[in-house]
Amino acid sequence: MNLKTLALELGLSPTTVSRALNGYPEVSEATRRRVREAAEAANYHPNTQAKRLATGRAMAIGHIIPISDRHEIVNPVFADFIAGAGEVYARAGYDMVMTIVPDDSEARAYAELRSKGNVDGVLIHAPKVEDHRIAMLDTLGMPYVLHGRVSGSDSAFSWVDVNNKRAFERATNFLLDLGHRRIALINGIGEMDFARRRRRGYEAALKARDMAIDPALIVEGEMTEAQGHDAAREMLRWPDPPTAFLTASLLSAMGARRGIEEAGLVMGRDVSIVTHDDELGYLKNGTAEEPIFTATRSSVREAGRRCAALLIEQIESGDRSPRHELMEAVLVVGQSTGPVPTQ
Amino acid sequence: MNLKTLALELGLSPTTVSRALNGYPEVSEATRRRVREAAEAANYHPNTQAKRLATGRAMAIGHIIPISDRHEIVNPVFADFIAGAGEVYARAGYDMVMTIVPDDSEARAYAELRSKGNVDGVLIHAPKVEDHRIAMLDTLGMPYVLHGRVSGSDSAFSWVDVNNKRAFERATNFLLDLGHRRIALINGIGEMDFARRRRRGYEAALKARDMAIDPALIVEGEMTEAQGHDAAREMLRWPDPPTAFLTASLLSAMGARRGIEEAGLVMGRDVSIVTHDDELGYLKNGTAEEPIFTATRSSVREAGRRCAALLIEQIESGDRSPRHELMEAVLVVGQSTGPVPTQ
DNA sequence: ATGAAAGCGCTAACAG
DNA sequence: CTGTTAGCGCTTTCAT
Repeated sequence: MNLKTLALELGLSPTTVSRALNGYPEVSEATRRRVREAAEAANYHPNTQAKRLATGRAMAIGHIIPISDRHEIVNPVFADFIAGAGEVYARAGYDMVMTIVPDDSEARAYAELRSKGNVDGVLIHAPKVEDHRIAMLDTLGMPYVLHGRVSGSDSAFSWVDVNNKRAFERATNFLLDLGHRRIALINGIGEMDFARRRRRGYEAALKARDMAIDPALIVEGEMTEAQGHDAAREMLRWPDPPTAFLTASLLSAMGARRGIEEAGLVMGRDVSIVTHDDELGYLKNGTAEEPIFTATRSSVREAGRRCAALLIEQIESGDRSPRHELMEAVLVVGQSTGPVPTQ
Repeated sequence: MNLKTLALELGLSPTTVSRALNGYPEVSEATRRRVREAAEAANYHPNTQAKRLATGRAMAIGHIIPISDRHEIVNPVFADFIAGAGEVYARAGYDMVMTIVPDDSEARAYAELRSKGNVDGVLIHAPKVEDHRIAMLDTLGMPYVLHGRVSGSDSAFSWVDVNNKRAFERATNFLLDLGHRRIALINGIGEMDFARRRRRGYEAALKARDMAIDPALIVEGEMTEAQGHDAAREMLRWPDPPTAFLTASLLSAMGARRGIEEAGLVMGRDVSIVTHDDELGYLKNGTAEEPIFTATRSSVREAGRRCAALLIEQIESGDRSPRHELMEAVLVVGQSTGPVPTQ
């Protein structure tokens, strides 16, 4: 069933049918209803490709996932973000087009995306401290929104981000208030912008109390269980071991927990852990015997929604003035086991 | 830059240029080279929408992600699977179109996909024991491939799956060989087909040794840390507690581990854990003091590749005869801490 | 080996 | 308010 035959059946011109279906005002309500009903009955849906060609709009948003080794897509955050964005796309009639590209041909991927014209804009994941994608997209003139920020860029772009710095500053202060003086930071990969900001938060809290920053207490790398384990194992052998671990991921925290046990120490008596949790889980804060979450999966999903909404607005309005949304991480203390608190 | 202007620049007709670029045999090699070079120089890429409209092929594969509550997309497996499939799509020139739909309007989503014609086929994730999507797709006549199987369907479809039954049978036998007689199974959601098969494997191993199956030792639900914890906590209070836990996910295993410790028991002395690990991590098998993995992320990615390849072949050849690929899970014993063994 | 012309299904000026 | 006429950029008969 296509426009032409539907129009024929109705004894109308394709134009009128198109106008009726697309809500143009110059169609009589009677006709519109008649057309709508016929379309419904015939289960008519306009052919996407034809529509796209005619309007010049792809009605699709691109997500380019560089797949160098394995990080990024691995991230549980990714799935939730996608879910949030996808919700918005579906409502607005956009397709979500995901492209997996080997790290090194990323530039080509973006260029092709534009010249092949199959997306109207792109959403950028996991920006680095210095991120060349920004310059590329500026050159291509393609609308984009970042999930996260780029510290090292002065390009004016739109972004949605969690206040990572503040979250880690608060978590660090929490531990300092409990009396901890040697606090280890088990962080994500250093060149990732979010990791940089988290570190800045940790450092800011220490500086505010005139405490020295010991680089040895800071570990940066992929946030795996093994990372947390190895770091804890190692540090707890030192003559002046940390009394607390602040970790950037639940997996790392679980690893640290294992490392602590292997060292024959007791969580909550000898050592504490506080974690930033993007995942679903539970971890005891050794001091309070209660879990702490600093961000939840539901807020990541919300970030996805906001990014998508921002991008769509930018595309549809043509207004490219940069807009920002900074979300505060939720800091929860005193939840007992159970589902993650939703905000 | 489009076909017309490129042709004009070359002093050729659009037809010839199109033929040259698309590898039609009736073009002289000299012309073809000239055209190729000009296209390269001009950074010409045919407009996707136009091509699609003209050929009637969307050059896109759909992935529909139902987002009822939260499971499925949560799954770390999902990301790796997508990565694998995406690789293949990219090479074959297909787009990956992901649609997030609320659980209840899934049927409509599929129907629209077809009538809007923006995908040539779909890939089905996380099938249930009885899955109505199969019937829907058969009705629509759209090519599809399943990642997983559907026990309750006699529809003849193509699938790629891991041998979940065998994996769990082997893991159970491993524990039985170590002398365990009360083995708890912490499984995924019962209506998921993969969970059903895992359970069957566990049961088969017990039956083969004429052992009774105690339903109380089987827990099915979302594979979270809390699930493992709560199950272990509960069971270890019984007069005849399990001496081993077989879990379907690393998170559940970590939870069980916590439950064991809270009960004042010692991993590897009092209780053992073996886990099926789709994720990245490390877990001690309490008996051997070594980790065990029954599947790895790299094999999930491989499954993604195979699914995609199968679907593309089906689409391009028009041959819809069902094809199957059953992958054996890797069972690894004796790895020390470190990266996940890749196959 | 190359080109002219028609058409994929839709939208959008431009009439009336 | 409705219809006619051109395209959107490409592929694909059908000629030559």
